[in-house]
Amino acid sequence: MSGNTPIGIEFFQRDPLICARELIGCTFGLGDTAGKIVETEAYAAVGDRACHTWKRAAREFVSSHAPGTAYVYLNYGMHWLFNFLVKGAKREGFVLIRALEPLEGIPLMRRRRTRERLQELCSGPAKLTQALGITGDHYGCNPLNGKGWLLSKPPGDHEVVVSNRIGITLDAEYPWRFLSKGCPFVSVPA
DNA sequence: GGGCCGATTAGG
DNA sequence: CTAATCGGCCCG
Repeated sequence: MSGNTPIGIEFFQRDPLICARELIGCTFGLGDTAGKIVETEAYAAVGDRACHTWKRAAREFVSSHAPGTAYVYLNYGMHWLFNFLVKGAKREGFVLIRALEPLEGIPLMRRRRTRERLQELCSGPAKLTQALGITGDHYGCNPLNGKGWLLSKPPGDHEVVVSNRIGITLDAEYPWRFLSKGCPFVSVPA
């Protein structure tokens, strides 16, 4: 596709909230599957009790990896969740990818998800990792130059809606969730 | 070592 | 509303 702006490391050397907002509308994929990012959340390494940096491993991840690196972790013992590492500006942290609009490899997504309806393929942080085939094997990978990964910014702008983050108890009042306005593929409507 | 909890999801 | 399911942290 032409007209797409390639995303480089500089993209992730900004504030996590800026990155989270700017990722809305970007194309994200692995292997033969891809989708448009329609929902994200920002997490701050410092001053955000919902961020994983209360763990030693997460703090070491932040300090030892490059901006844009994939931080993938197992949640509730069974679901993989995908984040981009954001660092280089005053505030560091992660952007959680929470939902995609399916674009490529939809038959494969349906098989992996054992669901038919488009809205059930990638409308949640653990659903989309299952649909794309993302697992703990991708912990520490870099989608900016890693084999099989796709991340680019198509031309045009999106109306973005802001709301509180989902599924957390600490610092739940931070308005750090970003959604594509009116999109039917998000996890929870704004 | 034991207990508890989580950035979730699917099914009753 | 709840089970599923497991790694990390805290306590002792």
